Amino acid sequence: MKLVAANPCPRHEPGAPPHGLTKALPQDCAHCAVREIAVCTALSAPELERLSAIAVTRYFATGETLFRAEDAAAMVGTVIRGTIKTYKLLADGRQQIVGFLFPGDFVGSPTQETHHVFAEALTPIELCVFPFSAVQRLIREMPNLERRLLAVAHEDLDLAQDWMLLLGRKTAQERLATFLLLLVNKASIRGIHGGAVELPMNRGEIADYLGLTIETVSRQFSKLKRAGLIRVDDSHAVTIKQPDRLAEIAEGTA
Amino acid sequence: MKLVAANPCPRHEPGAPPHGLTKALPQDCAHCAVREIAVCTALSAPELERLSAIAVTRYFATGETLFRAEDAAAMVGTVIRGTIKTYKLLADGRQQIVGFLFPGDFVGSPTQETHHVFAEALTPIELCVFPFSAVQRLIREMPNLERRLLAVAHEDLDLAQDWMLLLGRKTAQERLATFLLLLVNKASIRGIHGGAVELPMNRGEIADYLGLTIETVSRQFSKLKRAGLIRVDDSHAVTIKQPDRLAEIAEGTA
DNA sequence: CGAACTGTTGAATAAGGTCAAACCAGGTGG
DNA sequence: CCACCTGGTTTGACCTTATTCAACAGTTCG
Repeated sequence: MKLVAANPCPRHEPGAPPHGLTKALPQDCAHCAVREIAVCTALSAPELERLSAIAVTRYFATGETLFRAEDAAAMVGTVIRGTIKTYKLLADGRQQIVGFLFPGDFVGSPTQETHHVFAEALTPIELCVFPFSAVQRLIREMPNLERRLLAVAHEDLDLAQDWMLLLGRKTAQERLATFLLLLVNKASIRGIHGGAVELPMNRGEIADYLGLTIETVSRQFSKLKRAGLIRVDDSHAVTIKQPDRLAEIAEGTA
Repeated sequence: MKLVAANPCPRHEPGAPPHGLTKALPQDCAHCAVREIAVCTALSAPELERLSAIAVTRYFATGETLFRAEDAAAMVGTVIRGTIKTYKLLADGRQQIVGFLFPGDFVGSPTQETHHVFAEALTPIELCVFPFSAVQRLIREMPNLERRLLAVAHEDLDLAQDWMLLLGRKTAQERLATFLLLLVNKASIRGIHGGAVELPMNRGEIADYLGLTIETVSRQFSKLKRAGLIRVDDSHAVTIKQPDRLAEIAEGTA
């Protein structure tokens, strides 16, 4: 079941934006929910103070587009709450999702003048945003921030290359296994452990991430279920019953 | 016909390393062939001076491995001459090439302690190398360099994501068309224009970059040839006869 | 010349895609 | 409360694309 666009953060925002409208308000970095895992970790207390001054929180409703490829880069920021998909399109509508962004993840490129991907909210989103113009200046003045952004960029590059291996060389079965384990990993970074995996995206979005069709994804879910490796709690949650065997499948060692 | 491992750079290296052996010697940045297009562009004259002091030129023979995934990162550097492939492997030997590096391209990650890809020389290589330990320090002391590395990382990320779109969603025909146009593009950055495209890699390596098999790549070459879009001069060179139509195929608009 | 490669082409096969129908849960409204 | 609709999902039957397997052609090199 998909989350409804309820008040996303009662503490910060008693009068929440109704009807999925976007609203901005100043950010309080000291009490940030993703303080420990976002790029801001790299900053000193006074630097964080400065950041607070220019950061604003923005909300996006499920299905809302944050930005489009070719758009002038207007903002960068950090996901506080919710899940975002970033994707590329071909002229005839074929879609490839290039990343799912979870709380703590950085959104947008701090160096490129225009966006190169589309970004869309899969759930109600709380986003900590800096104007693009400010980022250039911040980077110059906060070497810690720049160093962290460089490290994050290389982590993202490595992940993208892992995904090239998946898209170019793995079978449908291996792709789904890899995907489920990636979600487990991503969740554990956010401190969420245990066998249950939340799937904020639907089958079509999983397909567009794995380079498959909806039907093939569904069939592979059924196959893993029949083999007893996972339990499909509902269409948006699975439990990993045999992580080791799933990992073997993911790496082609099964 | 593949280039033989002859003396790769007579001017700098009169007594070239015989039998494909690696040899190191100090670098002269002022006369560097890729000065204009490498990361070093960002540096001031005194900075370049400092860089000269610690950079060394190393040579690799065709087929030689520069580094392996999981290896501790020993070096980063810039390609001066030749072509390198970087790739990921699955346990059973399936290979996905994640990039071809040409003169001016940066090799290795300045932030990661271990390599995440394999790198192998496709032709004799001349490489301008800095010890990994020095890079950390250099970045701290040369903000221009760090800013440029951040920009390069994001360009690479964008390219990787374009390739995810190719691997996940394009047909064999579209993949080969995209690949040929990428080579044209890369060559034009190095100042090489005109319809002729050099292919330093063999069919197997093209296949491993495009997520296809050798046979499919060969068939698609034949098909583009029959359609009059390209001329296959020999197995390592093609001429683009109809760039516009090739671009339409590459983007799925044909 | 013949061996070893690399590349091309053809025929058979399989993995995943397409098309179509059934299923299922959650909401809506009588 | 229940019938009905709706969207996402699952499953089945069939088809297409690219892979696999195999034979053959060009080159290079000993």
